Amino acid sequence: MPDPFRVFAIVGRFPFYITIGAKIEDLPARCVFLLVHMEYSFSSLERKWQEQWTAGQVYRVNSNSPKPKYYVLDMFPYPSGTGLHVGHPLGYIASDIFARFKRLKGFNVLHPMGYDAFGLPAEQYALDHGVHPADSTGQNIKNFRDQLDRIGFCFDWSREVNTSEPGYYRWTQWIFLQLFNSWYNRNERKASSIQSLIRSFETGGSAIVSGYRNLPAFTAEEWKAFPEKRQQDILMEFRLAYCGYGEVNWCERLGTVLANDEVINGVSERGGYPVVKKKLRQWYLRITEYADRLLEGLDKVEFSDAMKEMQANWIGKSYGAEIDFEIATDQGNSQVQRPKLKVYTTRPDTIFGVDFMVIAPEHELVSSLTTASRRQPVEEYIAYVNSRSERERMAEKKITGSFTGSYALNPFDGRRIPVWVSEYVLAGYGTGAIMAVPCGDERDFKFAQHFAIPITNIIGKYFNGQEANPTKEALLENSDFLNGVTMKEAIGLVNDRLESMGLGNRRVNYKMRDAAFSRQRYWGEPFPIVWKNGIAYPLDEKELPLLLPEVKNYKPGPDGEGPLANIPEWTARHLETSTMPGYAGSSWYFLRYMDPHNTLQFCDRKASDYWGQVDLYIGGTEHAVGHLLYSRMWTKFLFDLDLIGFDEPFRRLLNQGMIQGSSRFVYRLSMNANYTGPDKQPERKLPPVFISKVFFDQYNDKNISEQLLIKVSRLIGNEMSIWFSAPPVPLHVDVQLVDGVQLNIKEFKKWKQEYAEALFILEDDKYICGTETEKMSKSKFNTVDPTALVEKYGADTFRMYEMFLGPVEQSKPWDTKGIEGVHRFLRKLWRLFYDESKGKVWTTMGATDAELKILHKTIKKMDEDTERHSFNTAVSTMMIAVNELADLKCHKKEVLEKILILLTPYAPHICEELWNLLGNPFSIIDAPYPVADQKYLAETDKQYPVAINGKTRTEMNISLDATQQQVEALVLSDVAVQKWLNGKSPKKVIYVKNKMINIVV
RNA sequence: GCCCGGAUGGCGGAAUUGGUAGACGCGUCAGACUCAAAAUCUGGUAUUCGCAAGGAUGUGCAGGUUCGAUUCCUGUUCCGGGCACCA
Repeated sequence: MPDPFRVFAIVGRFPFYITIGAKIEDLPARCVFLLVHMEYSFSSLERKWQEQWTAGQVYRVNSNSPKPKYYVLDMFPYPSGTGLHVGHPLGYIASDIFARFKRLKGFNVLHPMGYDAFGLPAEQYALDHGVHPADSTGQNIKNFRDQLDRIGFCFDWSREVNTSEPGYYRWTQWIFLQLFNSWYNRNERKASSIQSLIRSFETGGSAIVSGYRNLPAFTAEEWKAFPEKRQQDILMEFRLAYCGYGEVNWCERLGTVLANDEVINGVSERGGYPVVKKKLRQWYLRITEYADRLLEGLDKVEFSDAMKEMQANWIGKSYGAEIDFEIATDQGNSQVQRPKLKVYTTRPDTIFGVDFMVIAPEHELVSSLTTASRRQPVEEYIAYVNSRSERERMAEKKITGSFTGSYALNPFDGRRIPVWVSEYVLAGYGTGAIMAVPCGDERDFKFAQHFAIPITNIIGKYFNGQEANPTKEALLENSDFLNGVTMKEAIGLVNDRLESMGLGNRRVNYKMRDAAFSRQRYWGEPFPIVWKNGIAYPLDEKELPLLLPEVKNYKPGPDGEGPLANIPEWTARHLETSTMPGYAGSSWYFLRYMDPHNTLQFCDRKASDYWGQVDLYIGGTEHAVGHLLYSRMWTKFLFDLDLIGFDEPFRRLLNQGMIQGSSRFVYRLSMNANYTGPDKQPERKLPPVFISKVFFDQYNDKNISEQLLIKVSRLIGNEMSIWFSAPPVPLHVDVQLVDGVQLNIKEFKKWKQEYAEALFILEDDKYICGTETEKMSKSKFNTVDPTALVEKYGADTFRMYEMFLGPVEQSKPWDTKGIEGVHRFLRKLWRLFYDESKGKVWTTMGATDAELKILHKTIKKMDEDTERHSFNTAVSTMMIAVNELADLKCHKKEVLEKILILLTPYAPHICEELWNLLGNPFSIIDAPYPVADQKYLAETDKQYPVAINGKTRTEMNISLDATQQQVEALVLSDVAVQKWLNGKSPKKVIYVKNKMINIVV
């Protein structure tokens, strides 16, 4: 040993020495201190590297690089007051791994993070506590950031965005103005400036938009002669952000509009006050104009099939017909002129099977179609429907409805068809009225059955009288001119005839409605709109940002207006008093990251051209239809205006699953007691008594409950007479107080003051808790704090464990139990480099073929698994590699160094540390990703499973280049095979190269 | 109600294109080291019959296609997510 001590590294103020081959006893006292540092001390090394990465701006990127770009984005979080739980970082860890992976592979990676900071919870908190939402949001953001930082993400924080900051929402308002000042030109299939529409009106009248909406036609001269209000009203019918009227959940007592979420069983979640439907002036985005392009765009992106299907279903494009039904005028009140009833149907072929009509309760003809004798029941029914939320209406299994008293006439044969009103028909879809064909539609069938409406069978044997059959294959019967025609063909025939007779026309319909874009709330972007004489005027771009003003209270304004209506200075300027919804800021934030500090534009074209689409977007499926559709629409709109160069924002989407909480329950007895002694007292309060799970499960067994009563009496004392007043109550208990299912009684007593004197009835001397898997939530005490885990095991362990839990896409319950295994793995990895007693063990010796084989096998698998987002199997691949290298006692730098690069996306801190200790002068994130060498992967033979009739019976080692004949000969001569053949000759030998061999007898 | 997912040992999960079901980890059992503990290491661990060799069963349930099905098809049960003002 030339030099017993060698300076190895200097970290902080202390030189680190490494001893080679020395025994502990022989070392000077100082080395005891040194040896401690041969351990994997994750907390200090993680802190050290996080500081160095920040100080060195290692993750800062810019837009001029010769490398190819890659954009990895997380759905940014709403900074809620409850902080992070282990479910939040799942997607961030996945994206972080992928961002680091791509960087190692030579890409210039944009990986930013920010906050979706406007939203209802902050406003509710303000309402309850009087804290300004900006303050509480700021505090929440700080907490989020602190927690995120400990996990060691490679976000470029210099690009952070916050949707509630004026510097950001100025551009949200700016884009709104562009939407307001645009219309959708269907001929060109793109958005154009509203000025171009005005010019068309001025030169050619309404010709350019004929058939767009039910607008009366006008000439150029008429247009010019219209008063301004009339002109503006017409333009409003075309603007992509427009004002209209829509129904909202209105709570009179709270004086506010409520989200569907806030309405439970027809009353407000807060306070339980009645909620009714109310028409209010609302802003909308005309997303329906983009329906077709949103549908077509799905072919150009890599979303999961399920996701595409959900979006397509939401858009809900269908081909059908609108049919006008005349109303019979012999009801006694025939003086009322009844317009025709227009229905939308996708099945015009079933026109002769129409047994009744149903109109939505909100349909404009409800009142005029209701005859005098039916007025009262119909009005009662409408009142009932109004008391129910849309959610309830949709989830309702009960069949409800009311006959209006009117009859419609079948356009072909004049048959009288009763017209009903029912909540299962929604006003917003189609025409709000349907023709019901009970033999072909399940809901119509149930309705007919419930109200005993006779059913016409037009599909013969296809209808069994028990349930509807939506087939299109049947030959029509009872169908006049369609008899004997298949339903498929009949659709076209009926449409032709309807159109030629002027009774209806073909029609493409969308389930999707325009997006409501205003909220009667405070904590959102103000609209840059001024109202004068009922006309909405946009603010000039120079006046942006229109700052959200301070308010004294966050209570709603008068007449259902938002809190801004309470500010005299605001209303004096006639500014719009509602604000934009949560999704406004999140519809374009991915663009702002590209150029976050630009004060002249929302995003410089050069920056958006360089970064382009988000290459990988990670987030939960809960945003499947909302956020993803809105941001796709905004992107298409900005593309139409030539402000960006791509019309789909997200090239590839990865949906992370939800991490559920594993709740624990204790069971509290409900009981009362009396003194039985001389000084009899009435009912007395008792200490809480909890029973272990087994007693709760068997509580209904009389013997058990009697036994329980005896046990409780013993616990409490004999001078009491005790009885159970109700069954025991399961209560959520903090999962931190439970080890597996066993309650830590000591800690439990400390948890809440009321439990300090608690008594327990145990099984096997233990208190066993009940379990349930449910959403992770503070109120269920089943949240797990990532920070505590990071402190205990380190960020690298935490990151890897979250990935190891299962496929990212899959929902799964959290269980901290297995985290030790991942931590052991990292320590085992460390020991390949440094041994606690021997110190440095890594060497620069050349690697053997066996070692290189492990390395290259691992390189191949890690590359593939990471690329296909199979992070859980990647972690196990690393475990296998380290296990195998440890078995071979491989401590060779040549091999280990590459292993570190493979692992660094997953466990960046330990890899950076070991990489550094190996003597590399630069960060491991700038190392080249290793390439698998085929030389070490090629196999010459394989251990084949040999099956007889599909059941594996033996294994044989056969060369990979063996031919079918060779394999047959080899296999059939095998002893084990012959035993199973039992003298019979095989029919066929199936040999699938590199897979298996199957002998069919 | 409608739309989209999911279901595999005691537990989380693996099986990438229809080809050896249970990789990897947890837990657990046995052993080594230790005065002891921790840490570490070695081995076993789907169920069932059997001393063993070996056999049978087995991927929510019921069928089907196939030489072969966790994987494809039909039906069904249960669980999770979404359903337009939560984000």
